[in-house]
Amino acid sequence: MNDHIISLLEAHDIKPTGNRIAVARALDDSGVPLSLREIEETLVTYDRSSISRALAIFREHHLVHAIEDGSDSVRYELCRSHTADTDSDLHAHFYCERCHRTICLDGVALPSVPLPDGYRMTSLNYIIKGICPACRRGQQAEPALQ
Amino acid sequence: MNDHIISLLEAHDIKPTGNRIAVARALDDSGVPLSLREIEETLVTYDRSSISRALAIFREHHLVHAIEDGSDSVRYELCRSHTADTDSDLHAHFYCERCHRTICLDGVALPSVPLPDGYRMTSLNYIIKGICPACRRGQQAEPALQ
DNA sequence: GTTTATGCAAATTCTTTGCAATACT
DNA sequence: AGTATTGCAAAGAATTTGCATAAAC
Repeated sequence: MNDHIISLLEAHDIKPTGNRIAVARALDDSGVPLSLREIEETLVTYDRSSISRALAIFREHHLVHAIEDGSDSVRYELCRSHTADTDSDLHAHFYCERCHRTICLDGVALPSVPLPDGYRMTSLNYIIKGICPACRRGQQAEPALQ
Repeated sequence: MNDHIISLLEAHDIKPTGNRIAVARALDDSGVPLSLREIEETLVTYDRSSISRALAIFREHHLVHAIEDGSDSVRYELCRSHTADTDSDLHAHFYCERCHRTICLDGVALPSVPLPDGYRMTSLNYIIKGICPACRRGQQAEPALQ
């Protein structure tokens, strides 16, 4: 049942330990990017520091990328493209300032921007902030953890 | 000599106190977005907490906007458009992962992205990360403060 | 048996806040 | 006088790290 996760880790040269499998699984299961704290809530069996170390490795090996949505914690998301050595996962995120959720806008194509000469891009963060549909209707659910 | 800064503050309904003028000036003088700590270095005369409070007010009144560049501090930049009640300052930033500087890419026009129905946008963060020209040439200067 | 991973507690960093003192109107 | 602003010190929150134990190879 974790086969798929294990291959994913191995494809990124990450030794699939229990902690790492659990963290990768949590990210895979979740439809939305998760913060360290949110992962910690899910994985009561593993320590915050272990999760933090797993995420650091994931980042180095380009298995996840970090989304800085302006909340005071970084959220992580599995990369969609599992080939490149850059986080070439160009899709937008929406951060709701009312319920503090971060939503992937898969439908929103990311316009590739012409970089001036001499710059080399390794990743891209495109965050749109505002109010999400649920909150606009005044029907927002429980605010997400930071 | 601070006239221009004072009018700017007043135009945003912010009482131009010494601290606020100094913070706004620091941002205006700098070509690049500054973090709280960077402002603090410039303004040895004012306390970190006062600077923090000034920035909070500036944000509320849309005099500055915050740039989350993935370094562990937020950077602030004076809004270019001093009219709207949203931070409609759509321009990209480049964050150099080697020297930790954030650079405004004024030349890079930000295409407006079609948001799905029901979303309301108040601001936008578009950060390109990678290596800046100076660092690529191995000539990077002193790394910027976070 | 040596290397690698994990857990716990403590340290670090960035930012905000309570409260008293000061300045402004 | 009364309100708003500032400084200082402390609190708060997110994340990382040192070190000892435990697991893996």
